Amino acid sequence: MLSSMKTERRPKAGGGRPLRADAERTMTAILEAAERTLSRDPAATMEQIAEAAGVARTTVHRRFATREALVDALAEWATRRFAAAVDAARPDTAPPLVALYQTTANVLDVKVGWGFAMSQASSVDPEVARIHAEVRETCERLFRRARDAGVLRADVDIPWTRRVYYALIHQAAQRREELDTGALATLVVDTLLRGAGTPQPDRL
Amino acid sequence: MLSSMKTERRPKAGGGRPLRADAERTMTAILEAAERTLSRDPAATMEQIAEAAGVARTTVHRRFATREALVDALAEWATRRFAAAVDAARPDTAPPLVALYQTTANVLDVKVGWGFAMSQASSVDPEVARIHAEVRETCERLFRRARDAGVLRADVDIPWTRRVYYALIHQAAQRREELDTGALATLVVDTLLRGAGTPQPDRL
DNA sequence: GCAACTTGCATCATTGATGTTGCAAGTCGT
DNA sequence: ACGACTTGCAACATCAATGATGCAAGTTGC
Repeated sequence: MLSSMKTERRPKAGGGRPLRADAERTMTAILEAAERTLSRDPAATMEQIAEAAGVARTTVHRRFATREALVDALAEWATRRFAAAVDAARPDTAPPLVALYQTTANVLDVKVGWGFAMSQASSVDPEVARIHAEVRETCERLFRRARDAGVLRADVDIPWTRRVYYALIHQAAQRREELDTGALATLVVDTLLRGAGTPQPDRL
Repeated sequence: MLSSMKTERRPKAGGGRPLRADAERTMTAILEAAERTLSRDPAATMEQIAEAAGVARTTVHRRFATREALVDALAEWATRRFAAAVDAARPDTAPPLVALYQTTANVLDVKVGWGFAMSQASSVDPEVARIHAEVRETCERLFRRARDAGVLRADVDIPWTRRVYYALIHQAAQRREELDTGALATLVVDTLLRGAGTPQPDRL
């Protein structure tokens, strides 16, 4: 009927066969440049991205048919690294506090420099959305374990805590110039658990 | 010699004389729509903004000569409301805890203009930058008072705490559908002061 | 070394966003 | 009620970003 009136463009990146070594390097350079450029200005042009990658604009178009395809590929690429970083911390098996610290450190290592790609989490791409939901679930599972182990208070709102946790990691990532990953992770976990106030339970 | 080769456009908004009532309403509608629209998609078109404001695109162009002028005006407008909200909470004279709570509530109320307009804080406009710096100073002054009064721990990193505070407010604002301003302010202050952990000082 | 592949460059077409203007209809202030 | 102002609409001009392509020169893999 009215379905698919838009002129379909070829996928190009997606079901691609293995690339030659130089093409692979170019691809990575473009994705990294896209992250750098788009995190500074989400409306940056393909021209600017190409320039940042040190390639011609036409080359970018040869690898990614459309701007959207590039952004999608970037989101997927970064999201996979993100998920891998979380998994590597054994968030479901290590003791809650250890898992929390390790996860934080790992994510900070990856997130350092993937601010834009992560903000595209709500991408239409179902695969990206799925992975993000998976990580979110893992995170909340970890928090529930922490609560049951007495690390978190029994009355905490898990989704809210997760959002605060994400926000703290984001803030910490902004300070990567000043402190190393370990110190940043400590800062995040410490702030999340203790807050900034003195231990006087009857304040409000 | 080569100075000012660009074709100068008339300022329009800036040194304007008082507007008629309907024009004033339109102006406000446009700025609010711009905030709403641009916070969702920073690359949104003038068309989309006009549509969100319920006016014709040409009307937007009559009020703001260029897209840049609109964004600048938006940044300044939102920043002034932001600063006014903070001032209204008497952050320098009220008792620290009261000031903290009141400031949070006021800012949350005004937070119509944060997502986008506040991210434009690093605007080239020196006036906007000045006001932001002023608010930042007020905020850190309040935190120092809180620390001296024993509300915050003596060893807290004030700039870090301020950033965490901003981030918490941002997160809370995302939930304004579920809770009212008072509850949100309580949540923010509570999280900032106590964190999410159990009161066991010897954890790490 | 040779074939296949990739890249840069120049060039072109297309599209959508931006910004302007004239005019008719509507609104505001007094 | 009247003049001044504002708005929507239609039409137009401009321009920058996107995307495609042919060709020559340079790489890669075997």
